[in-house]
Amino acid sequence: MELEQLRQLDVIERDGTISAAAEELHITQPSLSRSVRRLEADLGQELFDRTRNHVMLNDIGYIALDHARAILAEEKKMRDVFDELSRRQRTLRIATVAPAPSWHLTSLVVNRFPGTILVPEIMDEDHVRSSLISRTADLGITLCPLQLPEVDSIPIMTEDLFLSAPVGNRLAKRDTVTFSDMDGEPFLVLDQIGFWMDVCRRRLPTSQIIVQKDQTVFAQIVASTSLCCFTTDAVDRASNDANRIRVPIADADAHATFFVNAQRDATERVRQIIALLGKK
Amino acid sequence: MELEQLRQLDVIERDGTISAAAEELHITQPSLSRSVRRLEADLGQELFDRTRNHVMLNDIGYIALDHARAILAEEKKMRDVFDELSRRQRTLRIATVAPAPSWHLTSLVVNRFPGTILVPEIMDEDHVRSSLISRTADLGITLCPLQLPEVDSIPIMTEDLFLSAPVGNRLAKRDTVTFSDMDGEPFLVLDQIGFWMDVCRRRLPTSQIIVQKDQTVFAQIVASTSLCCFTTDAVDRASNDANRIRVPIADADAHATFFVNAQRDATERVRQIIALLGKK
DNA sequence: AGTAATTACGAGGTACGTAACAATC
DNA sequence: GATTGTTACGTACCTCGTAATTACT
Repeated sequence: MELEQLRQLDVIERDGTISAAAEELHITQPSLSRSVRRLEADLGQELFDRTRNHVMLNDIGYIALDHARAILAEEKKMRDVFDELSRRQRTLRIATVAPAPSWHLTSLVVNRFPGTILVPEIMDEDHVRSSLISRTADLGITLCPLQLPEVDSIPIMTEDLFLSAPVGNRLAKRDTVTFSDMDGEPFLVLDQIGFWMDVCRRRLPTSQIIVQKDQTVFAQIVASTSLCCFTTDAVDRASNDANRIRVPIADADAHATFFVNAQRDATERVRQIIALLGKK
Repeated sequence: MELEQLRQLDVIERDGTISAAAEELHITQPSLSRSVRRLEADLGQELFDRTRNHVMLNDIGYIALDHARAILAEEKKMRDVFDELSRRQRTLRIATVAPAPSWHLTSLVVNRFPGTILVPEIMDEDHVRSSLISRTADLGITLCPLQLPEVDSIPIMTEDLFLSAPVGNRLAKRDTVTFSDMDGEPFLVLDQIGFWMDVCRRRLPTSQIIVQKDQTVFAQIVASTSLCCFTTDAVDRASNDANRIRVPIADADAHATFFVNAQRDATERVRQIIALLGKK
């Protein structure tokens, strides 16, 4: 008795005829007919009432069908578990306080583990911590080591914030600026920039912050208006715009160092990534 | 994924090595090794930690094993049900008030349905009735039609009781006898003769009834003692003994007519037997 | 006529066993 | 050296698809 035969039994019952079932199963009618005969021979019981031109499950056939479906249900459970395992094996869930480190990780991991799919999620540090603990995330990226037992932390990159000002702007001529200098100036800011948004709101309390979700739209607005915005050394998106000047920001909290955190008993693959980062 | 592979996984875990499992499964070691690799490939996961010279289930392997055993348990349920069905198909359970009709049926059924195993059980009429109703028996044999709805009754044979008396006995010279004539005489009687035992006890209230369970022992005692016993036209066991005379018994209850009873919605085979008996 | 199931036959693929190999106890 | 697992190779079996047949609607 083979699982395939039970699957066939199931389909035949649902479709009503061997022909239709054969089509659904992508095999020929004679093949399916023979396969059913084999199953019957194996079980030692006829499962169908046969007229010359039609088959119909008999009482014993329905008993067989019930059992077949129970077996197939168990098999599906197993398949589901292993499909999920395979999916997990391909994906690397990253909980991060800012987008830049996940870009950095992506280029690194994709080279080392081809086929891996990174799933970054931007959240505040508390949620990064809990995601890591609950193993909802494989890697957590924060601004300082999480200092949890059984969690390793390694610095991976720094990111510096710059002012991107239109050439005519009052701040565009400066060599450096501070948040105090910029406060009051209206700013266009991308959504989903993590903790940087908190920095902006805290350090530019009187500025009007215009949040734009869509990156393409953001780029268009930046190119066509004289609003100030931010850029970092992790991107060069707005920097190759001739109409804009990139001005370093002097304040300490315009400079971030990111740490990647991982459970010490994580999967082999995660540990390899941590080891790789540690070497650099 | 095939059931056989799951069975192999189960055996490998129990045996500890692929070699031992292969032997138990009656295949070669390389074959089993490859089969395991196929399963792993199919599931997309390694199930074993491999050293050069040994394999051991890993965490995922144990998950697979759990599921495999769940599937195999369901498969076993199905197999058990169908094994039982096949067994039922080969056996014919007969509830009867006397042994002779079951002998009669046996010769009849074995010719018509080769391979059939008859399982006669001797009991009183009430139990025959309830066995038939509860379908613990396929055929019930009684002294008169059961007259139940949905139950067919057909006469199959008669049986006449004879006195078997040693030549020297006072009754041996008679052409016929009655129970009254015989009462007081000690009797040797076989066990498991059904309702005949009731007849003896009722009609020979003052006789000593010696019950012998073993048929061979019974025959020996009959041959070597001068005890009276009974015989019927359904057997010729004691009749070819030159030292004994077979005397007809005149009373009405020394003559039995047996009826075979069967549920009208019984299996095809049972209905065929009923039809066969009806024709005669 | 058209659909549905079974039987006959040839071909291809798959999994088996044998044999050779590698490595550990 | 014995045991255990993997790899290489040739073969045999098994199931598939095609084609022909039968029967029912």
